[in-house]
Amino acid sequence: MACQVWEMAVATFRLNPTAASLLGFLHERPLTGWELVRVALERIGDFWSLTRSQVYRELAAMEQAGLVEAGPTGPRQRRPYTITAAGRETFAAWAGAEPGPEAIRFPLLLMVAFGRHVPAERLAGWLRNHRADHAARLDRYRGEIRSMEESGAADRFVLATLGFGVTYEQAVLDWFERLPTLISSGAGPPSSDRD
Amino acid sequence: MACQVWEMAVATFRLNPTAASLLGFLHERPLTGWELVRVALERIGDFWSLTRSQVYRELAAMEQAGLVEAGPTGPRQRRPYTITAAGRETFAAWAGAEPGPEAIRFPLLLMVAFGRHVPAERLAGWLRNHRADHAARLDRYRGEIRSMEESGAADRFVLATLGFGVTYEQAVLDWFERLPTLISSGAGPPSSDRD
DNA sequence: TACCCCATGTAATCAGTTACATGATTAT
DNA sequence: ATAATCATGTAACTGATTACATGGGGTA
Repeated sequence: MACQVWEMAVATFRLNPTAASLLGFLHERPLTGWELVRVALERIGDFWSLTRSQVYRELAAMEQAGLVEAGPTGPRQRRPYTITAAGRETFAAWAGAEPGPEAIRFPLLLMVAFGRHVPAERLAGWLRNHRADHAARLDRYRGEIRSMEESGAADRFVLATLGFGVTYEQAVLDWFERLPTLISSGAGPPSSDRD
Repeated sequence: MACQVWEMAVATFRLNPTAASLLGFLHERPLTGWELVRVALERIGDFWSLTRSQVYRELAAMEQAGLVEAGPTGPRQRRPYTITAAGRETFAAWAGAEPGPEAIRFPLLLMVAFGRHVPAERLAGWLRNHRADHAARLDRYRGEIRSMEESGAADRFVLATLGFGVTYEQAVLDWFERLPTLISSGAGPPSSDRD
């Protein structure tokens, strides 16, 4: 009978990548919502944003669907969630489907695209700030890779994603370097703007 | 009196980047919702996704707020929207605020991060597909740059965003090349998975 | 022991996607 | 003249962000 119930759930519940990630982490051990947020930000936060609210909502929905089970309520009504057999099944199904294309939303590029409406010095200032941010992230990725390699606890898949981070940040920094040239040397209409 | 009205609107209306882009395009000439979708996909679609529904909703909201005005209804109730003085004001305010950090959502990276739950050949197959997609995009960007440079009509700001596209795609392809090495050579726990 | 700060969760709002409806145009 | 197709817009749903509420543990 239980079997019947969760087989239905497996068929019915449409797992989004955020929820799937939560199930992924719950494979390792039971976690509360708060802990899941922390783990997720640390392990996938660099290329998959999520927030507390999402986590709690997905957990509630998945509990409803029988993919996870809540343990006894502790202080501040924190509840540890455990993945169920149905949850593992659903996660496996998700991990079997080809992932979709990536989405980038880059407000700074939007500004560049509308650059004719932005004074050049202002754009340059933003560029400096963003440059510093990206350089810091590059450093952080490298540090994480190093410390993972030093401790034996390196998961090579996680290392691979950090490797993407390094490559990406290098590319961004490289483009930042070239941007002043790109926008001042090209042909085209004048950049000044009168609103 | 009209002045009073739109000054209030300027103060009140919180412009998101999508709506701001629409105002940006309307600086050039009046456009209908449909045309705006086409222009936006072409000019910023590569780093700022948007859909018809969003466009129509933002247009309606901005009309409400007095940032745009709808012209006479044509066939299929298409209405050309014109930017108002309040709209220009609001856009200028938006263009004066520092853009936020970018957001990337890359489902394939999520899969890599949970790679221990995914059979290696399956991952390799997805990688091939994605590789082809990114190579195609790289080609497209290069083609667009070339044709923009050949025709004199090159806006150097748009060229700069295409330049980012090229850099980004190269970085992704580069990482794809290295990925098999990254995930097979590293230290760490075995990759096999039994659910 | 009273206060403050942080942990934890919930609710309200906003943005983005998918699915639907319908009126012109074009081709046969 | 009819059917097929595409242009255009709307509505319903899902996902994401922001703002709010509250309870505990530590420190003056």
